[in-house]
Formats: sequence, C-alpha cells, structure tokens
Amino acid sequence: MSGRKIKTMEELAEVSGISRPTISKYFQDPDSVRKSTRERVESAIGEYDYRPNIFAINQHRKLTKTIGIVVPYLADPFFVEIVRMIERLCIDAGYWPIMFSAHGQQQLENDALATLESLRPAGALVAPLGRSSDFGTVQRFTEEVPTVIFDSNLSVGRAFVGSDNFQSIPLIVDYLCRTGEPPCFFEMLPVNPNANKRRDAYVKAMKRLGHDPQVIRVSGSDWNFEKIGYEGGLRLISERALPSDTVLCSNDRLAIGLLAAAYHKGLRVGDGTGCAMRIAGHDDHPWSQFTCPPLTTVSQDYRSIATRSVEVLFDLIEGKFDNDERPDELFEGKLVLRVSA
Amino acid sequence: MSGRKIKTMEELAEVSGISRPTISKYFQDPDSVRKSTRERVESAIGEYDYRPNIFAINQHRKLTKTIGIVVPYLADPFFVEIVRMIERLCIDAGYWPIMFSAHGQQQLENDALATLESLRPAGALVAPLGRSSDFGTVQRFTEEVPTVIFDSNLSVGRAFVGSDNFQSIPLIVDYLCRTGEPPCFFEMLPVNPNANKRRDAYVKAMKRLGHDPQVIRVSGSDWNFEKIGYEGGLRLISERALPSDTVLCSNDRLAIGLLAAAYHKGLRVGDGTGCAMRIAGHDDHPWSQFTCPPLTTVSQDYRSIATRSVEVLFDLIEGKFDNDERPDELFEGKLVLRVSA
DNA sequence: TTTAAACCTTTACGAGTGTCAAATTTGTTA
DNA sequence: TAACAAATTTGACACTCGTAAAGGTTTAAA
Repeated sequence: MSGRKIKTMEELAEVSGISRPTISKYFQDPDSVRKSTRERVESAIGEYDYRPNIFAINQHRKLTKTIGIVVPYLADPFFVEIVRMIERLCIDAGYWPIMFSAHGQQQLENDALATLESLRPAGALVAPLGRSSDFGTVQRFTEEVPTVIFDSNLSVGRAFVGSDNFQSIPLIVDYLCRTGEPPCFFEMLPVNPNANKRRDAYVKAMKRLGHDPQVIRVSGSDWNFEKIGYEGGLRLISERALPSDTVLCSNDRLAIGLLAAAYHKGLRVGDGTGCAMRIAGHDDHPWSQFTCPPLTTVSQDYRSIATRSVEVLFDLIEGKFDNDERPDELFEGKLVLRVSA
Repeated sequence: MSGRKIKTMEELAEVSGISRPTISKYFQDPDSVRKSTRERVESAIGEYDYRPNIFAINQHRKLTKTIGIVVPYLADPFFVEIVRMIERLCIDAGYWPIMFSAHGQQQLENDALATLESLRPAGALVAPLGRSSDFGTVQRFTEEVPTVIFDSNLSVGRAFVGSDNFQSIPLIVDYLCRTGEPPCFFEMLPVNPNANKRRDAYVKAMKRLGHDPQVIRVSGSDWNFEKIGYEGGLRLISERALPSDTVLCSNDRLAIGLLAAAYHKGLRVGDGTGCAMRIAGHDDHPWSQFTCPPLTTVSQDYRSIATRSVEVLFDLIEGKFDNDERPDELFEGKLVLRVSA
C-alpha cells in the first residue's frame, strides 16, 4: 500500500490513468468495462485502499442501493437469524442492507421508519411490532417505500411473507391429541396477528377433532415472553388452574418460561412415564433444543421466509407487481419432536 | 397533511416562505433561529412531512454525526442489550447510531468495518470477534476512526471498557469453595481475551485458596456456545471425566449447554440435597434466570459498560484525550445466587 | 426615537459522485 | 487494410445540502 491516501474518484482517476466516469462505471458494474481497464482500476484500488464515498453515491439516485430491515425485537434470536440471512441475500444482490430494531417499543419503531425513510431506500423489509405498532406511521411509510412485510401480517405494504399458522398449529394439535391428553392453549395478550391466528387455529383444530378448546391467557403484554410465561405458569400451577396436563404454548419463549415454572414447582415435564405434564411450543427457537427437557415444537421455515421476502422485494423494486396485487406467501412448519411432549 | 410531497429543503423554503440557509440553520440547531421562525418551519415540516436527506447532510461535514456500533454476534442477547443502551445514549446526544453484526465471521467483521469507515463516522464502538478478528484490519480501522473497544480487549483502539474478570471470577470461586467442593473450570477454545482472563483468574483464585485448579477444555470454536457446552458435557459426563461435582463455566451460554447435558443424563443440578452436581456461569445472561434450575452466575454490569463506553467515545471525539493515553475501564461483577450452585 | 444587536435573505460556491452526449480510441472482422 | 462496433474519454450538468459573505430587516434596549 502506498503512502498517499486517495479519498475521491478524481484522485483515483489521476493515479490510475483511467477517466473518472469510467471508474464510476466500474463501481456500478465491474464487468461493464474492458478487462485490462478493470485490472488497472483494481490494482489502483488495492494500492491506495480507496472506497467510494457512500454519501456522494446515494445523493443522486432517487433509487439508492439501500435496503432497510426493521425488526421488532432483536433479543429474540428468531429475528437475528432472519436478519442474518436477509443481509447476505441483499449484499449478494449488490444492495446495502441496514438493520434497525424497535426493541419492542412503538416510539423506536417510528424512529427507525423515519430514519430509514430519510435514507431514501430502494426498498424495505419490515417485521412490525404488531399490536403496539403505530398503524398510521407504518402505513404512511409503506406508501413511500416499496415494502415487504414479514413475520407479522399488519395489513399494510405491498406483500407479506410469513408462516402458515393454520397449517402448523393443527400439525402439533393433532400430534398432541394422538399421543395423550388434548392440549390446552397457553397465551398472553397477543402482540401481533400471528398470536391471534395461532389461537384461532388451535380452537378450530380442537373442534375438528371433537375436543373442547381451552384457552388460558396470562397477563403481560411486553416482549419479555419468558418472564410472562414463568410468572403466569407459576400462578396457574399453584392454583391448579391448568385444565389439561398438556399445554401448547403460543410460542417457544412462552414455553421456556412455563418450563422454568414447572421445574420450580417440581413438576416433571415430558412425554415419558413419571411425567406430570407435557409442554409444547411453536417456532423452534434456537434455544429450544437446550431447554430441560428439550422442547417439542413446530419449526418456522426461517430460510424460506428470508429468501422469499427478499425475492418479492426485488420484484417490487423492479416494478414487476401490479398495483392491486398484495400477495401473501405462507410457509409450512414442520413438527420437531423432542422430549417435552 | 397536504397533498404536495416535499423532498428537498429548497421546496420547503418555497412553501414556508423561509430561506433555505435559515432552514438549514434550523436543522442544525432549532434554537439558533427566532421563535416565530422556528414555528413557521416546524409547521411546514409537519404539514409536508419533510425530513432532510441524510446523505446530502453528511457529505459536507468533515465530522458526521454517525456513530458505528459493531458487535461480534447478535444472537447473543448480551450484545443486544448493550446495543440497545448505546443506541439510546447516542440518539440522546444528537448522534445517529448504526449497528453492524459480524455474526461470528471474520469476513463479515471486516466488511462491517469497511462499510462503516466509508460512512466517515464521528466515532465507533467496537466489540471485536477476538481470536478470529483480522487484527490488521481492526487496527487499521482504529487508526482512521476514533474507536472505543468494549467487551473484548483486543489491544487496538484508543480506549477499552469491559468487565473485570479478575474481580468477578474470584468472587464466584470463593463462593463455590465456601459452599461445597471446589469447582473445576469448564471452557472451550477461547474466542477472545475475556475467556483467557477468566481461566487465568480461576487458576489464580484456586491457588490462593490452596486448591488444585482443574481446567477442562471441550472442543469447538464457533459462536454456538450452547451446542459446544451440551456436546462436551454429554461426553464428559458419560466418561465420568469431570474432576469435580462443581463446574464453573467460562460463560452462561456454555453453562446452559452443560445444564441441558446434565438433564439429559438424569443428573440433578443444584445446591440442595439430592443433587449430583453444581453448575455456575458468568455474565448473567437474560436467559439464565429461566434455565432449569435457574443459573447461579456473576452479572456483568451492562449498564455501566454501555454508559461509560459512550462517555469515553464522546471524550475522544471532542479531543479530550492525549495521544498516549489508552485507558482501560473495568467494571465489577456481582454474585447472582440462584439454584444451580 | 434612536441604535445596536440579532436575525434573516440573497447569492455563490463546494462536496463527491451519477449521467449523458459527443468525440475519440481501440479492437475485431471482413 | 478498411470498416465497423465497442469501449473509453471528455466536458458539462445534476443532486442536495453545508457554509460563507454581504446586505437588508426586525427586535429590544437605551
């Protein structure tokens, strides 16, 4: 590396002997210039460690190469996993992904959307908070920026990609009914449409099998699901208020809390003999394989959700959608049998 | 809100009747313009929902208002928690925080630093991968951007903020020795300097108390700590290779894996009678209170680390440091007694 | 009412890059 | 070697906002 620091394309043009517009062309698509030119540019870049100024690049285009990713709660590894995949796909397609988390708070979600909008992104992938989203703000955002909604189906945006709760919930309800006492459904105040759909899917599946649905809602409405599951579980077990020895939780994190409550109360959980109750979840969170006992659950198809979200967004950006389409793409879950149920 | 969409300051100047330079002045400091002017600008902003183009703003300033946050692994809620606090502190101080995760991979860490550098940030807060960091790249970055290193003390950057492992480890070693069999130390191939320091602190503390230190290292070197702890634990328990019934784990995530292994092997964990082993961790991860049994551990002082990191960075940005200072700020942990040990 | 300070407007230039049209060079094919 | 196409250069303008200088207007104190 040479001593001289190169900060502008102009300077790079000088030292490389290539004209600035050609270098600009190179950065937009290295294959659009002659091989010998490409090599000269690349050797100059290597020697002077130059990289173009992002601010100047994005200033002109109405359509930048920025793609915003907004998630409701990063401490949930489901979202981290999805974000990781989305980031990779965007980078590989030549975009610049930038991530925001609402950390469970409406104000932060609004701030993230506002900041993102001022970045004039080519598009956005948004998993809304859901119930605590400021609907008007999210809607206004989606009117300005081509947006794919994922995970939680707020009825805004140009497309939705998520899990098919009406497929996944019956899957585990069937399994639980087949192998033991029909489950009751353990939920908190629904944070988003998924939670509502899961409960409805549970009720429907139980009725279809000729059982009485039993929904138990515990209090709590923030994003600290484990705590809510734990405290609610503790109370329910103490009061013997659980109508079934089999509990299907609205999601894995709630199940993890309930598992901790059962352990605290000395209740052995599992599908074997000598177990006092069975607990199942939904999502197949990264943690669920390390709970005690390991959690039986339904997996969400992370990979497909990430891949398809990005594909749909690219279609949107390239104008391949009619204005009146608003496709919902739902992916199926798979039963993940472990020990807890 | 009016129908007309305002996208530039120029247009806002037209509709508000205020000149563009004055509006620019307003955005840099709303208090720098007369109250009546401020109100006119603000009402126009409200009516037309205008926000300045971030790219254009930052193009001119030598010192942007951007602050980069780089963490090694976001699926670890410790980092999410720290990032959340740091973001808030930056925003409150008028900066624009932007987060990057290396997702455990050197290439992504390098990419994040490169992207961040091209953003010409005012400063950066970097928690390096550690062992798998590309030292040269990180060092070069810190020479260009005022950087505070946190969590993992790679010897680069202008300052370090983290936990005092030589205080926290003796704390829990003392406790464990006082209340039962002296612990062995359960670790994996150290991912960063913290891991090494913790082991050394363990050895020192044991010797001071007149016990024989016993370090057990399991294989595995990625960021999937729970899995490493689980698989290593399974093997060690099968082979009865644990030299003590008390195990101090290098961090909570490893402990969670070991807990799962013990459960799988039917070993009851805890400090009460009828328990086969005791397991303790380090960090007080958000999950640790929901393990079965709840994990005894040492807390890291998240809040102080976040707060102090940001304070030090602001000092750095404002040039309050001599060139030869490289302060290390270490915060003490607190014993968190739960059930597992 | 006067006066000075505070504030505002106008005008102009700068930052680093995209983009376009016209001119020129290079490479390929007949 | 001529003809032609592709690649490249050149020069000019655009984009949005920061910043500065000069001069006009408002405000508030004297």
